[in-house]
Amino acid sequence: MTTPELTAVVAATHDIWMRTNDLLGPSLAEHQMTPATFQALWVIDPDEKPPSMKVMAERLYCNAPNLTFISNQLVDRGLAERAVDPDDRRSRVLVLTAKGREVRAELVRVALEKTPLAVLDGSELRQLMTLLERVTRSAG
Amino acid sequence: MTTPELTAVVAATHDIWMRTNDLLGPSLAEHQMTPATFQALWVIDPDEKPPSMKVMAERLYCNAPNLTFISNQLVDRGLAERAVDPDDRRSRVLVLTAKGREVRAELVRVALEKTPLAVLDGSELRQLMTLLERVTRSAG
DNA sequence: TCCATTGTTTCGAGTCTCGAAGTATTGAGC
DNA sequence: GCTCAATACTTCGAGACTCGAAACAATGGA
Repeated sequence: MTTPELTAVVAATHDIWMRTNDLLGPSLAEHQMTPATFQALWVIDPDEKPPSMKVMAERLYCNAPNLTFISNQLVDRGLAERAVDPDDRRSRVLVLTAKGREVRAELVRVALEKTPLAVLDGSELRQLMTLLERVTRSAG
Repeated sequence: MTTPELTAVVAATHDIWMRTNDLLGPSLAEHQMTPATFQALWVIDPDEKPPSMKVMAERLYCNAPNLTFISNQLVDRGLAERAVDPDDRRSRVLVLTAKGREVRAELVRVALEKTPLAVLDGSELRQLMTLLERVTRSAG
């Protein structure tokens, strides 16, 4: 019976996530960003093919109308632009603008600097990553 | 330079948290609960002294007006009751009702059953807990 | 050509979060 | 014991987030 350990781990995950959000809030506000828009920006890797709405929704575990709303936020702030996917004209992809790439890089930097997880050293991080990857993969 | 590892760990934490929320949604809805109200219920340990609004706000990393809102949700649903703290009559504590204890136990059970973290075995959980405790304590 | 399916958006409603201002109680200093 | 700044909470108003239902556009198979 591993319930107490599991409980503690779930609680700790929640705590770290909420604390991170809290610590990041002021920096996000400086860029007129919110947790939701930052998460959207986070999952658009500027080095990869721009994701469609559908892909973004899967990455953020939200539904289509919500994604439209979040995308509008990014577009309105000049951080991303919609483009029709030439392979399937039903599909719209989100492309980061120059400003979008800039803001993303800056906020990712701040997030990594402020996250409570930053107290761990290289070896601990690798250990943690191994465990978490097992979790995220087994239910990808 | 441990940036890539830290990035992966932060992303995985976010992913696990969002996925947990997503998996839990339907079960919460069955009890007219939402992520926010469940988190509030979660941090009220029925075996400990009822927490004040202030303490709850600290645990949930939210501000006082928000806590009032969430508390109202719990009270309206018959899961908790407000009581004046006799030691400091400015302070209000949240006491779980019988129904509140029931719903809490049930939802905690479901959460532990559905969390992606449940794929880990006892040894892995202890390892993970050690790492996460170091994180949560160092910036308590 | 027809039409069921897929990807996205629009609309309306409800939930969540916050800052500013208001109320009640406390405790320190005189 | 009075005064008053500080503390704990609530109210109010506004904005952000999320979702289901319905509409729209493009696709692809019959």
